[in-house]
Amino acid sequence: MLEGETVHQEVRQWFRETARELPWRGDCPPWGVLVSEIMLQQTPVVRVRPIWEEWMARWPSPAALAAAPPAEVLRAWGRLGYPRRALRLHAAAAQIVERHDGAVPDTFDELLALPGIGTYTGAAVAAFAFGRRETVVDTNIRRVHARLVIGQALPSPSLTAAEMALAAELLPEDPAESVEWNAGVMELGALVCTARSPKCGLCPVVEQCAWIAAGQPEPAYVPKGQPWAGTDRQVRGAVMAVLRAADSPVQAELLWSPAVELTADASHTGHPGEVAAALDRLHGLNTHAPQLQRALSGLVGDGLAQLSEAGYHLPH
DNA sequence: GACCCGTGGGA
DNA sequence: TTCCCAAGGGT
Repeated sequence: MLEGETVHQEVRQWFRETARELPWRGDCPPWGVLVSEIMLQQTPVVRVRPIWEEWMARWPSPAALAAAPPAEVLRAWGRLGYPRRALRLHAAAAQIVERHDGAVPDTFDELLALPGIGTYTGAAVAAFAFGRRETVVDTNIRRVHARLVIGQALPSPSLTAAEMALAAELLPEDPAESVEWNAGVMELGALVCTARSPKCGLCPVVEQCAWIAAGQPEPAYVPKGQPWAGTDRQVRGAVMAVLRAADSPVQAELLWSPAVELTADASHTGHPGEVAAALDRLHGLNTHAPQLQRALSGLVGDGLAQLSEAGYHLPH
């Protein structure tokens, strides 16, 4: 077992000296923290940052976002990926207005009840926006714990109760210290204790690391990849790119067939060049009909797109 | 628990 | 170039 006090002190000092200055850290309203946490789900900081800045300027409160049309929210989401996060964030904003008088709730349970907020995000917002003592466990923290305490190269494929128990055990009693510990371990995982080629030479707790002590054993399993080429997700992404670029409904025929593409552009205001380019990319996939149908139905079913007589478009 | 959901930068 | 994977959540 590790020497708790030393590890906590080393991580705290390292964090204060090394941490990135991120706009949603420090003096940031809870709404900004919430938006950042949703955007950061499975998405790197460098890509979130500019979009987050735009959102804060455009929708500085839950009420502001709740009043925006879903289509505008999806367009503003840009290419962050997993666009249903944008829809859920929009729905969360509406719920905050309706049930919490427009103020981001400050407890884990209330946050967890909002759409798009799970155990990680609920704990993270409660901790980082409101200074609460919460067991925050994300992919970075899981990996650091796996190496530092357990001595394994990677955490288990899915989050286990044992990991939550360990994280709770390691959490400092003092709320302020617990917040900094959570942020510090997360930052350590993001900058030093990375998934591939960790920078152990820069690690403040390398002396206490069980994985180093064990001789840096290989992972006990092979992480399963995320297939992409030829999947429905790829097709959905290509369709979404078309709809984001188009300000008006896109004729279904244009999505199905490159043959009628030449007659298309004039019907779309805004960014006809981008619409044409996105259509080219979709057609370049040579998607089979059942797959495109599945993708379109899926997008409509998820509320990301609507189908009218004029064609497919982002939801009003 | 297994599976699905986007995107792009870096190794 | 191909592969990995990133502050997860919902079903």
